[in-house]
Amino acid sequence: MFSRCEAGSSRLDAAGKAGDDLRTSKIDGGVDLQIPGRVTVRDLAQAAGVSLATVDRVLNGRPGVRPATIAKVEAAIARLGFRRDLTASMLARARDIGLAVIIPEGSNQFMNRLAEAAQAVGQQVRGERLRLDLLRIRALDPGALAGALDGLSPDIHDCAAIIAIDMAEVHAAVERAIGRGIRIITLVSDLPHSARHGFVGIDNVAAGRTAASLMGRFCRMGKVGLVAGSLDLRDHAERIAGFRAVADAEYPRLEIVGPVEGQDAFTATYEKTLALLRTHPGLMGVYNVGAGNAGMLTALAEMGMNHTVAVIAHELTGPTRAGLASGAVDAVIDQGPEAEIRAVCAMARRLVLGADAAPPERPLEIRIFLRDNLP
Amino acid sequence: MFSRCEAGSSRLDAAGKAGDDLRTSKIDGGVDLQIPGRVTVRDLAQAAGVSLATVDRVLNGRPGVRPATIAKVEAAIARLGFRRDLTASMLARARDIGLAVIIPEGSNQFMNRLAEAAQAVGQQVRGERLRLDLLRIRALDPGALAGALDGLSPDIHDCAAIIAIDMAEVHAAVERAIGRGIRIITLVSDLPHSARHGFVGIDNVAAGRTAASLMGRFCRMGKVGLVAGSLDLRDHAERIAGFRAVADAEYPRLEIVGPVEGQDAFTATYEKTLALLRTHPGLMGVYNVGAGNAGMLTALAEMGMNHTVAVIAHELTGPTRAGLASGAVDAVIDQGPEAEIRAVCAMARRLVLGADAAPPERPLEIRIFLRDNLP
DNA sequence: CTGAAAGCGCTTACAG
DNA sequence: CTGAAAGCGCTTACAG
Repeated sequence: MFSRCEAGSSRLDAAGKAGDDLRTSKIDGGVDLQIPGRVTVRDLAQAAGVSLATVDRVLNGRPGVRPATIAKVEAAIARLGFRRDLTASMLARARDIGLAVIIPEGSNQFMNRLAEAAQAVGQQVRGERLRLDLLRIRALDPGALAGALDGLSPDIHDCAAIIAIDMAEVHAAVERAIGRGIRIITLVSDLPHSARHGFVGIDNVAAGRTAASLMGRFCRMGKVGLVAGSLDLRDHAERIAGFRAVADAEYPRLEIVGPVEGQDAFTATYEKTLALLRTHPGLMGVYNVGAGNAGMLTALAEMGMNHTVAVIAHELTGPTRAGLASGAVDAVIDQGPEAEIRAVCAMARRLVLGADAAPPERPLEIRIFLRDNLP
Repeated sequence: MFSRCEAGSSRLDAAGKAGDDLRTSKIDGGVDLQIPGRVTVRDLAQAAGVSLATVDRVLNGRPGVRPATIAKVEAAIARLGFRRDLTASMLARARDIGLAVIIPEGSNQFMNRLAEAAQAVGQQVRGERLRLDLLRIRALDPGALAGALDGLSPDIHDCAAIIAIDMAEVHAAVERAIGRGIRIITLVSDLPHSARHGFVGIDNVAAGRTAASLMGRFCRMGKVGLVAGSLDLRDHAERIAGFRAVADAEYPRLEIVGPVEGQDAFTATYEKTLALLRTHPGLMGVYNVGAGNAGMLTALAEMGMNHTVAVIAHELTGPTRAGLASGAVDAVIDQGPEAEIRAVCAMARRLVLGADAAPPERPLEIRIFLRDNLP
């Protein structure tokens, strides 16, 4: 009637252990069940003819083991198909892993949402020996970011996640932190030409392309206005590039105007959007790649255009949610702050515990929300 | 320069332990750091004046403890703000948790994708003391599903996930399995009036509403054809209901024709779609709530309509991915099979280990994919 | 450079 | 109905 397949790993079957060392476990009902014996550090120590402590040193790449000994242990690992049990590893560790997440403070709704996500995820991972310390710094201030990094000690924080600002001061502070032994993860905004250990964020070019595909279907022809926070922000610039690429290639009847820059602030975004709308009457759509959505929406409302213009914005926040509900916003592209923080935690664990500690990062999903699929 | 906030739980601070029992841990650098002491079963046993074994019995709701003793332990739990460390719990357990995931076999691409996700997630959770056994059964056959359930023993499987078919035979088998002590989770398709322990899947009415919001923007007026697998399938019927609700209320210039039913099979879907297209020349859009996307797309191509008609389909599979790439499909609504299997695993853990074992399920996200945001 | 022993926070037979 | 002891698979001082 049905076929049965084991979904678990069958690596063990290919290894030496499986053939002759199946442990038979007697289950309550009297059924005898063959369970492939888990390969443990003990097996490893025995096979390599060393002590548990030495196995542990090799496993964690700690210094002070003779190369020949390392080789013996590594051979045993390969032969037995050993995979470290990370729950046991975490349990045995004396110290929790310390992760500092540094997020700008202020009125940027997305940053506040990211900070909330960090609080929430921080609670959940506490039980998994990961301590997440949230640090808020002054926004758009490379000095504040550099200062925060310089204030970190490797004794307290194994790892730090930062929303990078691509400036020399920040680069230098990152190098200093790495020099002190702190692992650095860039979050949301990357620092490509640095020694940072990893990046967690979406593909912003793809996000811009996605926005163009939606906009091209929403309004087949006419002018579309672009609004940004600042073109100096890598993610904003990339979104605009992606949008232009698709619009130019596939929707030639769309005419792009702008971008205007509103510094992700209410008043500036409001004023720039208003100017854009006045300069280009009959605008069919607006795409805001930045964070100043409240300002943009206020300008649209003031011009009586908030239900006739197709609006695409980024990040699910108070204003964009309200906009979706009222119909003032047609679609929101979201990077899922909670998923991002989780990915940061996983990466931190991987970096501190070693390569096999967490599943490899997959690129973060670009999420599209309409009024009807809001979470 | 920056303010610092602990992101971790502060429940302990409100409990008795925090005030007078902060363990001071000396960190390498010579810094003294105050860490709130973790409350363990040992603390509980001492506070309640019982043994570890008794604490464990109360924690896991095992029988054979005097009510007065239970009360003492529970008082201590509340007073100390105890939270069980589940990694330690899993480590100490003799048996892995056994979870059977029962998925129909055959040509339904989504089911195959779900099965692949089960294999993949199964590998990852093996290290977390969760054994996922994948069972494939004949599709659309309530007898096969009932038979598979009846073949399950609580000694081997603590939990089973099924894609429910809403028929008496299945209901009865679910009740029998629950009677034997097996926890039942419905997956993708629910069995609302049963004693199943939980459901993992998306809100299909919301999915249909989402499709209508997209379709209404993609083609503002004209006829839109509906294609389904079977209206007897709860998820298909719900998607259609959601679609109609939004289309009727907000896009009155859209005229809905169909649905036709293609049994989620290639040939039937192909033929029914072809008939639909011939009966209604000049169709502006097609929404397929079911799985027969290859058949639907073939029919569209044959009529030379595959790039002029707006197409919305469900689930990222071979045909829908190819359709997005070629432009034959405009949008795909996806329920994220891997996220679903993960949610099933989390729920299984919760059901077996007790209420605090996994974060509470949040409704699964309805994901929208265009060509440009494919993962 | 290497090892024996204790311990992380739970659960499990086994004994009473 | 209750408890003392051993153990899950790792890591960590401490000793050599």
